[in-house]
Amino acid sequence: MSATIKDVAQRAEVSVATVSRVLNNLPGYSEDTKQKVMQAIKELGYQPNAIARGLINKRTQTIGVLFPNVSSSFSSEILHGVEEEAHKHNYSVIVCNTAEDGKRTMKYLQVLREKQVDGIIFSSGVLKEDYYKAMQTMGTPVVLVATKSDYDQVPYVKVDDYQASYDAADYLIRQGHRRVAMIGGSWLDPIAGRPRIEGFRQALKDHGVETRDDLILDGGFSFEGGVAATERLLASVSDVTAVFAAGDEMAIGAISAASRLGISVPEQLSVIGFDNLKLAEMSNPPLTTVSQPLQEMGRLASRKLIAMMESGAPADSEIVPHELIKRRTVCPPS
Amino acid sequence: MSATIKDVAQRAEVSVATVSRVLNNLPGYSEDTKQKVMQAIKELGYQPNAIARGLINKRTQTIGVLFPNVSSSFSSEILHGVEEEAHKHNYSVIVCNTAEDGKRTMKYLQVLREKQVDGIIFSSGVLKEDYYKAMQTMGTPVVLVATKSDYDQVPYVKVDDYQASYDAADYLIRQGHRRVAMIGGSWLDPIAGRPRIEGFRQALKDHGVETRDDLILDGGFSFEGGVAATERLLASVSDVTAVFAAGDEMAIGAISAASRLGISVPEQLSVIGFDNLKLAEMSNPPLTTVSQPLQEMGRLASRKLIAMMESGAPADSEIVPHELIKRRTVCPPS
DNA sequence: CTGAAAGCGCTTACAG
DNA sequence: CTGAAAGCGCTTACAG
Repeated sequence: MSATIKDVAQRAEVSVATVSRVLNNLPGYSEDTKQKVMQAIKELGYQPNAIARGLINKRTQTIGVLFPNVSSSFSSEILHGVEEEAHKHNYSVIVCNTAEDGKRTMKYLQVLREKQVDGIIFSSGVLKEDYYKAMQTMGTPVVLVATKSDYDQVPYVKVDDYQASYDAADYLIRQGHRRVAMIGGSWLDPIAGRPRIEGFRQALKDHGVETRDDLILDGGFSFEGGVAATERLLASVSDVTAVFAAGDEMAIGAISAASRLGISVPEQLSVIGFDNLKLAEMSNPPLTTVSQPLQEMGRLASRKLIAMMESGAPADSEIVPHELIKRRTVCPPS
Repeated sequence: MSATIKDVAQRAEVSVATVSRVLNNLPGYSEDTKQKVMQAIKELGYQPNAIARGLINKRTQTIGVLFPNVSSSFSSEILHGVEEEAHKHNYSVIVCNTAEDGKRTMKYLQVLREKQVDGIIFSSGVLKEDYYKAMQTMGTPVVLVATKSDYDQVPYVKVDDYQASYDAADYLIRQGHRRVAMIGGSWLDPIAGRPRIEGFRQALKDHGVETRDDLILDGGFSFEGGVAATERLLASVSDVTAVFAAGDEMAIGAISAASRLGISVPEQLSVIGFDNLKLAEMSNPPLTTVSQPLQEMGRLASRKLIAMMESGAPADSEIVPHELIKRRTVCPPS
């Protein structure tokens, strides 16, 4: 097997304590012995065993990240940011795909505990009480990303969903649209569902535009859902000139559905999305959307978590700015 | 802090050895003491420390996965499969974003070694000699996914790139196209570059279709590259009726470029992609493409790696089947 | 400046 | 069936 600290101590003719000291840049040895030790390390190709180190330090230099779906563009952008920042600070990241249901989350929380991770980033929708309790008993710092919770001990980093949604609707109305629909999430979803619907409604209200319940559909945040909702919408309401989809995939679905129905975007129907995933710019035509800085949010969450882990102090939540990205799917109604 | 095995031993009035036995389902205790131990575990909310366990077992139940870009659809699909299978077998996965250059890879290999991972999945393009050597000295099992190497000790799971490419071109020609272009990778890329170009060429040849070097462009596997290559192509050659893009993002780029030039897909230009990423079905029109079962490849790689780790035996490489997915971007030339 | 020793939380022969 | 002890590869007082 690989060389251990004992082997280098032997070879350098010093004690393991001394080797440990030079390894950790602690004071307490002559330049001479340092050289001997370095030499031995090099000759043996010695690498410290982080496991042994972790056992004694009670720090593993690893964090766990929970996602409902690792392969979604949304999650993987966040993951990218998380990983990047973690790596910069010498932390590794364990990815956990919680799937939709909760069981998997609890299971994962347990393995993260057994593996003694130093911190957790949670992006899996709602932070249920069970999860929160488990995290409490673990005593591990947690930060939420793209979500928030009722527990204000746990900091989050997210966009202002209400305002972002308001801005999207506001933009549509300022372009002249008066009959605008929304394809969103569930009213029961306290993060990406309700707040966005409320922001949408408020914008219409502030502009004196009629808001109708049949103009707000649930697209379940999927492409297929966006397609289906758009078909339903276009079948029942004839004078819609614009739709706000509270997720880019749903927006792309809306464009597909429209195009299949021979309705041209944006000439006959304006579409605005939400997220600004990579696919938004690849869309045909390129999708106008409200951007969430996903990668940056991941980075921020990582940084915040690391600060908590290293200082032991609680951290503040952070609302990151969203931005309207104007591309080619919105124009004034004809 | 959390309870340790000592705490439960005390509470159950047995030795830690006994607790360890029931924890690991080893034989050697009465039903009675088992109950006492279980009870104590429950009361204390005890969870074993995987770090301590790993130190002694020399197994951490974690694997490392290296990707050049975690947030690409391509990588995240693979990651999803890897994670799923790993989790099923009680392994955790550490993600490593190697970025384009090699330095990051070596750095990561080092941390994976220090963290004593049980195995490595490598998806970062070419397995350079440095990487291979480092892996050798680690003595850790490795499997390659969506790539291969000259070292035949290290198994891979991938598609037959040559044949997949051949099939794409063959399909185009059978549809009646006689002037077909390819937007691929670099000839110097031994995995996704050259073999696909060769497969393409051979298909044309076998059908007696003229192959011209100016009809084979490098799109660098990006959307932008696909756009640019298509613009170059369409500016210089007027009679192309079909293009094979060796990556879906490039294919989508081709569609965008064509649409911007007022060329309709597929009526005036057929486009076929490669990969079958999620965005292929979201494309407008939906993209015809050659599918690589990315998630399944991830799962297979994971399974193969776990088999190697647990048996100590080498594993065989595996070529997984590709499939032509016919959607709406290819039709006979008019 | 340096080393012997205890200890992190476990597992595993060994002995009874 | 059960426990005392050694040991995994480190770090960290403590003593000199």
